[in-house]
Amino acid sequence: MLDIRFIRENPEKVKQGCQKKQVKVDVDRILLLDKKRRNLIQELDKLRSEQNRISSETKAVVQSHEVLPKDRLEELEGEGRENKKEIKNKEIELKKIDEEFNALMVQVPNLPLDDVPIGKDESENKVLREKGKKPKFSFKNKDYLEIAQDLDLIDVKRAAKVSGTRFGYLKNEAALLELALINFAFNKIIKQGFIPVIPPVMIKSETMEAMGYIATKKDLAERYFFEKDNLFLVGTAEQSIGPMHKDEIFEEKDLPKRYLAFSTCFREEAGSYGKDTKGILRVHQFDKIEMFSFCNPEISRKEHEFFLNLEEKLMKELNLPYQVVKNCSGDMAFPTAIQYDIETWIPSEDRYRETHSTSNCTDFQARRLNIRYRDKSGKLNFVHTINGTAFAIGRTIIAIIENYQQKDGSVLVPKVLQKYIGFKIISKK
RNA sequence: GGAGGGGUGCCUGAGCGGUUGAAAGGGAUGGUUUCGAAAACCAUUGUGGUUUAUAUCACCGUGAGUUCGAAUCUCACCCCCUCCGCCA
Repeated sequence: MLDIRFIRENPEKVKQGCQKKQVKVDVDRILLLDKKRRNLIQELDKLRSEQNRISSETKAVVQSHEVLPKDRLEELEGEGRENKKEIKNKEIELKKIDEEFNALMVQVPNLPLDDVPIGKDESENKVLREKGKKPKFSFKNKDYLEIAQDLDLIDVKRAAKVSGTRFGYLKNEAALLELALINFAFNKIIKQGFIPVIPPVMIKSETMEAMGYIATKKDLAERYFFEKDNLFLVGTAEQSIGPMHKDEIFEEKDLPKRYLAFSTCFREEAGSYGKDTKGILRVHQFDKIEMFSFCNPEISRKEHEFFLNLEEKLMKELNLPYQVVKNCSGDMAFPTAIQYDIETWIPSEDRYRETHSTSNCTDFQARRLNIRYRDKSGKLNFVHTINGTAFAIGRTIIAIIENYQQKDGSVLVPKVLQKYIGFKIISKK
């Protein structure tokens, strides 16, 4: 959520920001409601003040007389009753305006920072750098699914039988590869001062709302929801980690507070019918290791770069070719102010595919979650929140299989994972 | 699933329907003392809204209600805890 004061003072900036982000909101309507709201609040406060005056006067009369002066008392009580009616009416009026106001406020996205490239969709993202060597095959390389089926690593047929489309079984070395990636990432990242955590994957609807991920109908369609329990399945651990500190106040010395979470993620993939239907690139359920940081605003840009840097380090150690992309305004998530993606080289597709994403949500989430910190002078401010992928495991396994495939149909295990997995090569049984 | 208990400020914890925005203790901050520290002592210390300002309003889990007046009474909901049962 944005600060209404900011919107009030910078309406044009907000309108432009919404446009850059490809989000339609009636900012003028917000401003009008804001005006009405404030007027009403003033009137209400006056009435309430009057009510307080009446009741304290009543109290004074009651307490200063042994025998109560009936007339004066009745007069006061009558006045109070009248005034109360007016208060009630104004309250109803205010409530109506508040509801519309809040509904609109929630639709205002976080604004892109000044250095975010402007564009409408992913085609306008800016490639910052390419790293690693793309493999050159002296043989006809196969796609990961073919290899995985040959080596009995992924079973989507049976998954379809059991669960439907967009599910998969990771088997044999693929299952072990997942565990190895988890261990590798946790060992590596915990050293940087992250708290390891395995969070709940079901969260209350109000929590999901506060994180800013169900602002639109489209968002809602993307989430799994259990109506009778009022619970959502998370699409990423971020949705579970962010609200951990809801309504809490950090001491500045405790920042940044960093978490490393492993969780299963659930996505409806409602808008992607017919896209990536094959295999496990785009599935309803996958496991992911996610980094999250609560930090003070002055260092959030640096913290964000630090996250990107960690992601790149992991990729370099796995020796996978990738490129870093700065997302354009139209391709950023709703709560995001600036975002980088890492895309990993997928030889069979002859292109890079998104495997990581890291965002600085500035104070947008913190404002709604009411997460603040006390600075040196004792003042309370909202923290900034940063999130970033360590590994989206399914996609990382895809990348490993494809980039590490050998002529004889086997797959080499990346060096850094070998000590976790206990073997160097995945070959036919 | 059955039976009870409870949600108050940064934390612990009081709170007959009327100076209770809230006792007390702890913590934190500042000061005195000290070569320095600890201890001791003194002082300060909730948040948010409206307003140019003075000022004013709201907030004791959430929402509604009773009342001139609610942290305190009523109802609904949410959450937590204890015991029993069941269970990975």
